[in-house]
Amino acid sequence: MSEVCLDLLVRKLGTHALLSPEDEQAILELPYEARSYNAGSYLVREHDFPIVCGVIVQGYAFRQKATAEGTRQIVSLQIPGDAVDLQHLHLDVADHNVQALTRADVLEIPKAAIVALSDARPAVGRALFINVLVEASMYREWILNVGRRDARLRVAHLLCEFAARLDAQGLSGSDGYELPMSQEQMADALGLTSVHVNRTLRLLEAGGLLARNKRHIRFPDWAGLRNLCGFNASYLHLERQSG
Amino acid sequence: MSEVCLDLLVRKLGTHALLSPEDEQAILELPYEARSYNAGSYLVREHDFPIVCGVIVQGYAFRQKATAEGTRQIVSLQIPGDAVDLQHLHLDVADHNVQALTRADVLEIPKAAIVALSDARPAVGRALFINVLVEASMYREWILNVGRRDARLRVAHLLCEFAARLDAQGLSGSDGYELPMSQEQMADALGLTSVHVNRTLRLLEAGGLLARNKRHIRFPDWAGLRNLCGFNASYLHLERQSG
DNA sequence: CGGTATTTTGAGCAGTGTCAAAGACGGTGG
DNA sequence: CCACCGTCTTTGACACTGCTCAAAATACCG
Repeated sequence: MSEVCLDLLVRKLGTHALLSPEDEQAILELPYEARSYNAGSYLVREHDFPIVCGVIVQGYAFRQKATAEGTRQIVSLQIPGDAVDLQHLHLDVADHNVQALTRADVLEIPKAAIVALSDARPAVGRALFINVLVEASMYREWILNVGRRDARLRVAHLLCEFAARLDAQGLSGSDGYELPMSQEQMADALGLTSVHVNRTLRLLEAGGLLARNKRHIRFPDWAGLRNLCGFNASYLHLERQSG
Repeated sequence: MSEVCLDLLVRKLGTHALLSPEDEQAILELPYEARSYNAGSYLVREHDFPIVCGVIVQGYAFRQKATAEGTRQIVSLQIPGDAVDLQHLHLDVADHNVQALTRADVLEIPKAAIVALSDARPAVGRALFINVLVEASMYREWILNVGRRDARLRVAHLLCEFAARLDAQGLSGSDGYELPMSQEQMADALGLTSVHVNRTLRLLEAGGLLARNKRHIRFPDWAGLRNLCGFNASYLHLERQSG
């Protein structure tokens, strides 16, 4: 694959911040090591001391933490181009787990190299900062989703967000997308049970807002779905930031 | 008040990252404007274009967003020393609201001055970055709380977190603390209704895990409460980060 | 083809929400 | 100092969303 390089990272960072050709070149020259993870395996474990920061080039992952009783909550989804461990760039010990959702290819860059680069090139540091800020914004929306929407709107919102993000990364076919997770994992992301997720999906389907074939999702009435859950992509900050 | 200066910010940033005396001095010399907000008034509004970043020196605030239907969700609490708008430092448009919980005194620093300083002094930039990372970690825990704990554990966890944060800022009396919010606001923070928050508080009280007098909270059995909800402060990253 | 994971369905239950109203409390003006 | 008013807390009765447990149907994989 000619694409297995840091190009994806450059493109991702470039969508939020303006990078000079030199900045881009410097990013491309970062040292890294390519690794593959099987579905379910851990990229980061809580209490670990991460020393690298991975960038997903293929496949999907998710962040997750659990209560003392053992119930799990997925707190975010990572798609190709996402930086897995910017969240721990300057933190010594990991506060949550990251697991592969599907088989995933990851380029792992030493944290130290990233820090050095962002000290040397403020524009790069700024791009990384923005990346973290956007993720924080997505957490806020996730809290709103889990805290204040009922099951139907909650499921709808997750599907809309995923669609918008895939779209922004140029990963969505014209015809919906392949949802890379089981209903049980959706339940963990939504603070529901898998049984209820199933019922809710069929409800949306019955309402003509959703069509499924295995895990392939289509939106026969995108406007309707979007409208139902009040999805508004502005919290994703998809445009390039000025300042 | 002799304390109305950026000293608090220095102290806060200094708890996470090592700052040189020169770094500290540079922070203290940042330009700012002091403002007071009444309880309920907005420090930041969604869709605004913030150009300053406030630091709370007295009082409390919260971040909040609402669904299309108008139900509100509080996504974080801000205590003295917290930077209100680091979350938008490099973002053009605000994605959520910040409101004063009580009357609050805020020092507002121009974003541009902060950016310039963090470009000039990487250690300061790093401290700000850490600040944002820690807030992201708190969001993740908040999602877990709202998504996967029942009402009793959820309330308990909020009280524990608040206690731990006040304590870390040296703001907790030896004898519990004054909770600066109504039960309705707690409900908005927890994804519950105020009626149920009330019942849950009395349940905790009846169980001897909590004592209340107006809004003053005491913990007759701190270990029990902490243990009940599995509170573990490590996600607050209270220690100074090494690298 | 058998074995495992996932999806689907049903029935009954529990935890929270809704609605409504009655206390407390704190502040205000007379 | 007291009556009044708005906000907040507390309580009750009842409805309903989403959970539990269990099993069947289906898909996936070696």
